[in-house]
This record gives sequence, structure tokens and C-alpha cells, in this order.
Amino acid sequence: MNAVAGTFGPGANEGRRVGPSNARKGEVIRAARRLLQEEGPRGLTMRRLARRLGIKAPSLYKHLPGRPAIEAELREAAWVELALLLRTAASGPGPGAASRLLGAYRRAARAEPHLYRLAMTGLSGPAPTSDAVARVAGAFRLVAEDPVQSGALWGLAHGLAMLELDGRLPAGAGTDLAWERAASSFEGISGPH
Amino acid sequence: MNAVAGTFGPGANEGRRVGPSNARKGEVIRAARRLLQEEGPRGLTMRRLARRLGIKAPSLYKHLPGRPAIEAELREAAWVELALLLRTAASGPGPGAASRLLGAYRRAARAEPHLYRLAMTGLSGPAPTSDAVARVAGAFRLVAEDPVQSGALWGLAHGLAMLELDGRLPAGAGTDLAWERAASSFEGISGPH
DNA sequence: AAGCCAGGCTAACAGTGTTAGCCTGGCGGT
DNA sequence: ACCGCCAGGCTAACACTGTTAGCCTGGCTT
Repeated sequence: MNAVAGTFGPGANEGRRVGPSNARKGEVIRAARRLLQEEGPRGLTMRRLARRLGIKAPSLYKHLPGRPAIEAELREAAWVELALLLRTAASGPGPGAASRLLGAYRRAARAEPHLYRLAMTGLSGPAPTSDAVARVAGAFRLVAEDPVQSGALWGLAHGLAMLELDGRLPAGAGTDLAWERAASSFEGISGPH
Repeated sequence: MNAVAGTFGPGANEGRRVGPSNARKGEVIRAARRLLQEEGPRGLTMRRLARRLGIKAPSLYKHLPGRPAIEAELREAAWVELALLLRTAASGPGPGAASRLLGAYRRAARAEPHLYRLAMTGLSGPAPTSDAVARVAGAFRLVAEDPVQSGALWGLAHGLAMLELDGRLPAGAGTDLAWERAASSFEGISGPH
């Protein structure tokens, strides 16, 4: 049935032996995401995840090859969504693009901090990530066409995000200021285009 | 490197019930650090650590209350050493200070990547860290007195370091360029004073 | 000489990811 | 209408993890 059928999947045929139903796999991933968001990385365990779905842990392996695969999936989703958010934020009219880009970045990181951390720390993932990384880089290049420059901006965004998530930046308004100042300093350097 | 193991305690009296000999504790910590460096965070396990010291895992608890304590100790040491390195790097004559600061930061991160990651990700530590964090911040303020500005520089350094450690920056010379560009862009902003 | 205790040990428990093997209900094809 | 397949669940078990309880001993202190 899945041999050719593959109800969806634009050319996506994955001959995984683990289980042909992508629908259930999607549910597992979404449950994992919620679990991660609510209970943190240490709460994301196979048995707990299974219990949320009303099944037992080994049954998860019918849908995914293991826990690293779950993390990889979450990581991938995070990068894809981040790329999308950044792209729409930065593609507006000229001035203020860098500010909006950083704003979107910060918002994404704060919306799901654990997911952001998981996505960024390449510790346990089998593959770093797909070309979603390239799309994120592309979004940064919208506001600083020079690759080096845009890389620096990316570094700034990531660094500020991590420091903020760890609660290391000056509390409250100080954190806002750091982001704003970062944005404005870059706004001046690379002509909005 | 023995910054930790050396003369202990400016007024260091810790009436820990776990074991009064700080010397052995120092050995444990140093072994843990080497183990982390050589085998990564997943290799840093109580049994493996114990085996390196020629003892069994439960004996470790005579010197430290648990694994989180080991991580906390390593984290603290990393921050202290980082603060020292940054301070000496940035305290030279005026121009080029930011560049030297970033260089030192990068060098520290690359020298012991796992340690750097452990130090920065506040995930499993009981306390974030002591005032060593403040000293690191102080080093950054040497090259950008404005706290917001120096915070941005810190964010830039941290972000670039993490991206480089994860292998996400353009390979080889591209990475060097990103750091240099970051340094020079900041060099211009805050007058070396 | 007596004894204290630092610092080792073994056994064990709860929880982790993961594998092997069994079972069953519903759906497709004949 | 039946039969068989197999998606998708299950239990048992293994090799790990951190951690606790309780025992023992050799050397230093008194």
C-alpha cells in the first residue's frame, strides 16, 4: 500500500521498516514537542512520551527508530519554522529590517525555549540538519548581504538568545535594550540594501 | 589549569559531610575534566570516572554529593578561567582590544569545547554560577564600557563560538573571517576610549 | 595501645533507551 | 464470505544511568 501509494509526500518515499503510517508518526512528534515544551529536555523520555499517547514505550519504535530520531525530527521542524519566521520578518520594506529580524529571532527562541535549545545544540543529533539551516542563513543575508556580516549578525542573535534563555542578561528592560542596541548597531552598518 | 587545584580556599571551610579531604576531591574534578574533554558529555559518567581513578562509582560520593555537583564544579572552573583569560587579553593597550578579547574567547572555547558547552548551557546545574560570571562581564566592559554594548559583544562572541563548535559557520577561512569582521565592526563603535 | 574515621567496597533500587518476540483486530484481496 | 497480512499494540528483558545503604579496614591521632 505504501509501496507506491504514499498518499502524500511530494516524491517523499521513505521505505522505513519502522511503520508505514506517517499519520501516527506525526502524532508522536507533536506529542514529543508538547512534552518537551512543558517538561523540559529531561522530561522528554520514551516512557513518558508513550504514556501521553496511551501506549507503552516499545510501541514507539514502530513509528520511529529511537529517541535520537525524535530529537532530529524536532530539530528539523524548529529550523524550518525559524527560517519561515525570519524570512517573512526580514522581507518587508528597507529600514528596520534588521530590527524586525532580530525581533522575530528572539520571539521564536522565547516561544519554545527548550525546542530552541534542542535545535541549536547539535549534541545528540545524527545529522546536524538539512538545508533548513541554509534557509535561515538566507534570511540573515536579506539584511546583510555580505556573508561574513550576516554570519556575525546570526552569531549576535544566537548569543543573545542563549544568554537570555539562561537568564544571564540584565533583567527585564536591560535585556530589551541589549537586543535593540544590537539591532540598531547593525542597522547602521549594512545599508538596508 | 591548576587554577582550581592549587591552594584551596581563601577562607574555604566547607563542613561537608561527604569527605573532608579536598585534595582527593580535586583529583576527582580534574579527572572528570579530562574525561569530559576526551570522551564528551556522554562519556562523563560516574562509573567511568570512578574507573579512571581506580575506584568504584559509589566511592565518588565520599567526595562529592553527586554528578550535578561535578558539573557545577567544572562549570565554575571554566568561568573563572575564562574571566582570567579575557581580562589579560583585553587589558592591553587601547586599539585592538576587542579583537584580542574575541580571539581569547574563541581560543578558550576551542581549547575545550565540551567544557565550554557545559559551562554555558545552564541546563542541569544547581546554581547558574557564582560571581565569575560578573568577572567575565567585567572583561567585556573593558572594551565596551556601555553595559548594553558590552552585552551585545558578549552575545556576538558566544553566538559565534557556539556556531563554530557546531560546525555551522563557513568552513576554514570563512570562520576566521566572521570573527575578524565581528571584531573590527565593534572596534569602530566603542572608542577604545 | 585504642580507637576513630577517611575512603574504599558490594548489593541493590529506580529509571533510562532499546531489542526480541508474541498477539490481535481490522482491512484487502481472492 | 472467508482468509491472511500486517500495523500497531503488548510483555519481558538487557545493559546502561545516578544514587543509597551498609559494611570493612588501614593508617593517623590521641
